[in-house]
Amino acid sequence: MADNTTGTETTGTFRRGNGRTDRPPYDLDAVLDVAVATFNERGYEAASISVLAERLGTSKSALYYHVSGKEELLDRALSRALDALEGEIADAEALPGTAAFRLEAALRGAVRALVAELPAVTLLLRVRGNTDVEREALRRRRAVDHRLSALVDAAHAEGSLRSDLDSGTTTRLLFGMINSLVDWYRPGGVLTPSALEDALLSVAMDGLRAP
Amino acid sequence: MADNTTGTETTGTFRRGNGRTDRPPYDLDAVLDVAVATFNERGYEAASISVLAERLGTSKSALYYHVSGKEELLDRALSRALDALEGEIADAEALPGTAAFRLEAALRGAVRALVAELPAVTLLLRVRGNTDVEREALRRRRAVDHRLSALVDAAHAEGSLRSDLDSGTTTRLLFGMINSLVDWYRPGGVLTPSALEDALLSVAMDGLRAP
DNA sequence: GTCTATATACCGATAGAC
DNA sequence: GTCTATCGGTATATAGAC
Repeated sequence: MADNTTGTETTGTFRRGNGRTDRPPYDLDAVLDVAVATFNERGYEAASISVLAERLGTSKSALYYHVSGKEELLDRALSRALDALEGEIADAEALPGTAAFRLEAALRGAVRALVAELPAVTLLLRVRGNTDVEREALRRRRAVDHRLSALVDAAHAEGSLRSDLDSGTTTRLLFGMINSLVDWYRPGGVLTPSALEDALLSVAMDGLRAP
Repeated sequence: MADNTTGTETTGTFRRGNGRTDRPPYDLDAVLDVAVATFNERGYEAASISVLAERLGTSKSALYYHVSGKEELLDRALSRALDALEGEIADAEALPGTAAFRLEAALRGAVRALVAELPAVTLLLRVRGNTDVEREALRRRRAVDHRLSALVDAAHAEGSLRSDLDSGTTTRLLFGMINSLVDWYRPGGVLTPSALEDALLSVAMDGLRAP
């Protein structure tokens, strides 16, 4: 937000201040941030390249010099969200111990990824599958869901979860609760990310009823 | 689905077979069903009037004769969803007994409304607030959320819910779980609507942990 | 009530001067 | 690298014949 790279920046090749020594001479991350925010506010289809350029303080053509098109922005944003989710799941799967322990780690990881990449994950969860880029993202997302579902199954089989509930339904209610975080959770408030993790785990495992 | 009113129907004023003796000589409900389904599949912005007309087996201009425009369809669909939700909440609020009892009734009512008007509620939950129609729908939706939140507060104050959790967070997790039903629940499967109500109430109140 | 034809606007994307 | 101008396409919506 309070960045130094607002607007025009005519330097050709230059090292950005965030540690990355990577290619983009232009601040592609800033472009992506604005794009994702706009896609989330107005919906991907309703967000036009003109508006993106306007918000970036540049012109439509200048933007096209750096980016192949609207779909590339969507692709990069969705990949960012999926990379974060896949990374957290892989970490959880690799843990030793009970399936219940790995499941809890995966739930916490999913919340962490969601909070860390909130705008991108928000976008991901709203994708409908209209284009190839969207369908590929949905494919990766379904793969993530499947891995999470396997963890629930394992915890179920192990006897850590209630046996009177179908594990498919359990999975969906559980991750429905997590996914809905994008609709209301905003970092920076009184509810810290780790307190959010705790509250969610606690509600999911023990329910709301007073003891 | 297996309806008798597919396509052209040149009768001027005629009484439909569903009990309603109301105005529309044309089958406005059928138009609305197709519109909502299309809005949900492709997103409201990406769904064009041309596609709607095509799916209805009519032409763009013919459709415009019966409907003022795309936004009227959105407005009617969102109202249908909101009417259902508001009705169920009002019923629950009017019940005697404990706040926990009214809350449970409201949760069941919300699930019932969501299942009964699944396409319309799906659309409602995806509205972003780009137009006046959308903003008005969001206003009504926030009012519903507020009434549900009041029920949670009352149950909390009464001692029926765990005291170690903030009631605002509780509300959001709870209704996040319910709202996420639109992303996966499909009536007609093995999980009946009333079994869904039971599963959701059970998970929400008692959690997933094996006793 | 439904049709063809069209007005008007904006979309994503590109060409070519600078 | 950014600019102005524009292409081709599609959107909502309407006019007027039938």
